[in-house]
Amino acid sequence: MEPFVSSFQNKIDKKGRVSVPAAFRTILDRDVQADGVHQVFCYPAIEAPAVECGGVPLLSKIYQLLEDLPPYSEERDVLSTALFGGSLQLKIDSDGRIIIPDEMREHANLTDYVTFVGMGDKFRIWSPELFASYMAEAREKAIEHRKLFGMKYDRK
Amino acid sequence: MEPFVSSFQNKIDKKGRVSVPAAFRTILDRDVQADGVHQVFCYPAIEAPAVECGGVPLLSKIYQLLEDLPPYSEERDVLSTALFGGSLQLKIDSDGRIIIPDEMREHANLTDYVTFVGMGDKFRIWSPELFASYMAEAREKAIEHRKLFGMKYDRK
DNA sequence: TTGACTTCCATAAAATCCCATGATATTCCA
DNA sequence: TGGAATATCATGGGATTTTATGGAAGTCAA
Repeated sequence: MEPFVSSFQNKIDKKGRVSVPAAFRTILDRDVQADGVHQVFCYPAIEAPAVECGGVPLLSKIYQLLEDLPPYSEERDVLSTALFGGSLQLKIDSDGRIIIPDEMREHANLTDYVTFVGMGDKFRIWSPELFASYMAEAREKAIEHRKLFGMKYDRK
Repeated sequence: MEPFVSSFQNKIDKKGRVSVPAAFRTILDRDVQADGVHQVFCYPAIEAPAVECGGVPLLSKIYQLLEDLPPYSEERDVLSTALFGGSLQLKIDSDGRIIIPDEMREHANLTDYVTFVGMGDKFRIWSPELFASYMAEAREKAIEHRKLFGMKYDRK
């Protein structure tokens, strides 16, 4: 499965439209509906002020994850509420753009520009400022990790 | 697995294109996508002002590392942001050239010429000047190490 | 009609394709 | 073995396509 990689900064126009980066679109396009409707699955990220997005594979992955949790457990309830409760299917228009609803824009503090960030099986939409600081921290943590068990991918 | 070896100096033309050395290309080509798209996976080298590159195996190694972490853990999100968000998948055009985006060019100080340096399972793209000084330093360190090794045997 | 939301078209910049060239390396055969 | 014929490679530049983005016209509901 081809991953979402790299990050891109795009603009929200006055009608509220943003282009989904072409690279991400081609990944999402692989599971286009029979009716030819292009869509993204989105929900507010749990521990970050960003919108989390993915295609059908992500959706089934989440299903799977929830299935594996004991039914009626608190964890399952909380997760399924958080992930599915606030989730939306956004339509990608013929020019590759989406409109991010207000609730999500507020959650992620999105105003005029947004940054799309690839995370492998999903991607996030950030306000560029918030992303910059998150990324700075993420880099540091990644370096620490590398020291701990970076050998896994450093070796050979 | 055939390793990336030796180094090559190529030019960045005014459109920003650089030829990936043919020797490296043939290694990368072994895992071409089904759709025939040739790509390189790149990210800023952590401990050096250079761009680090590899093929699909390098990418899957990272993917694997992340798969092993619990989904929806903060740890995993942070790492995948740093690793995937900070990486690039550069397309290799029909003439074997890539375009290195500005962020990377800045990180590695790339201007008109670049040096491709094989490192086994991956390779790096350096500014020729920075690479020369890095190389000189590496040599010195190697000599020192050698002296240390030597003492082991000399003493006795 | 107004306002929200589409679908459709326009455009500029950037990416990509395609072909040409000179330089090197490789092959082939008398 | 020499040396011409052939391939490969890095590089340049024009032509074409994609992409992001702007705006106009069309649709629908209140």
